[in-house]
Amino acid sequence: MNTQTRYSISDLAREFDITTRSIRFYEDQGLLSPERRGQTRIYSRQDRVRLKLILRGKRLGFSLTECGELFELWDHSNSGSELQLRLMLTRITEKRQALEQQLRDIAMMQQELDGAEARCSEALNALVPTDTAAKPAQE
Amino acid sequence: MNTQTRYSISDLAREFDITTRSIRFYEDQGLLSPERRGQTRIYSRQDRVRLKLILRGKRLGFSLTECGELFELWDHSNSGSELQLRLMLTRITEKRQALEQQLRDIAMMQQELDGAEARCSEALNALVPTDTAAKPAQE
DNA sequence: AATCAAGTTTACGTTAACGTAAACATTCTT
DNA sequence: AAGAATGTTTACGTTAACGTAAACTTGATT
Repeated sequence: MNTQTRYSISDLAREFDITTRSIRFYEDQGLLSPERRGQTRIYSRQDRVRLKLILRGKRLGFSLTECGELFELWDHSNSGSELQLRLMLTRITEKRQALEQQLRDIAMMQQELDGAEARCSEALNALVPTDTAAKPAQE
Repeated sequence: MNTQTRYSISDLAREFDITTRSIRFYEDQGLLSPERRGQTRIYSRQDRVRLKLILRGKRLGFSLTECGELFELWDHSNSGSELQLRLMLTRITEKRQALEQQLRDIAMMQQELDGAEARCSEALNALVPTDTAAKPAQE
């Protein structure tokens, strides 16, 4: 079925369109720790989730180290001393602020793309009067 | 006043909290081309805007090459042949899709941070019954 | 038995984005 | 005039995130 429980390294590589080299590298950096059957790696559903989170982090421009920090937040968010917990809340807030900055950045970049697209379409309409240009709908 | 029109390299370095090395490197990569007074670089307001755009791109995880591609979109969005213009519209759409993917990624990561924060706060409340924990407002 | 596919370790190579240092020019200040 | 501050070019060094290749193991297949 669709709910598999164990994956080989090339299973994951295929699914996420990355190389096995990358997956082993992530393990080397401490972001994954699959079981071993003999010398062969066996990945659980949890490992798969971790990998998905890594790739999501990368799409947001996070370094592997930062991804690891997020995992720490996730993993130890229900244990540790009071001081540790308070420290984690602080870091969660920091990460959230970074994400909010990214939201602002995306909004501004979208506006710039809007502008560029408008100028592009206009230039096209000037070149090709037969309205072949890419305008959404009605005039 | 606040509306300066020329900047030295260290002006910009200070303002954006980067090194002069970085600024020269961006120029080396073709992302900036300030005037020269003798051998000294002089940056205009436009140059300053470009620099701001570079840093925004970097915060979104874009490479300098990708930033340069965005500048091309911006700069040539009102010129070029029909084919060129159509190609640019395509690439604008691609960039927009990447941004939308990032929006989705941010939303999911925010949810995970919410969860981690909730668990953290809960663990804290269990440790410190005197409600010193970080809960927003009323019980 | 031999070959083949998939996995493994080890290690050197590569690219992007700067850091760092040396050696020099220019301008301002003392 | 002699520093000191700010700028410049040139060039080698560094880190992250893999790519690539070699040499080997293991299980399945012919």
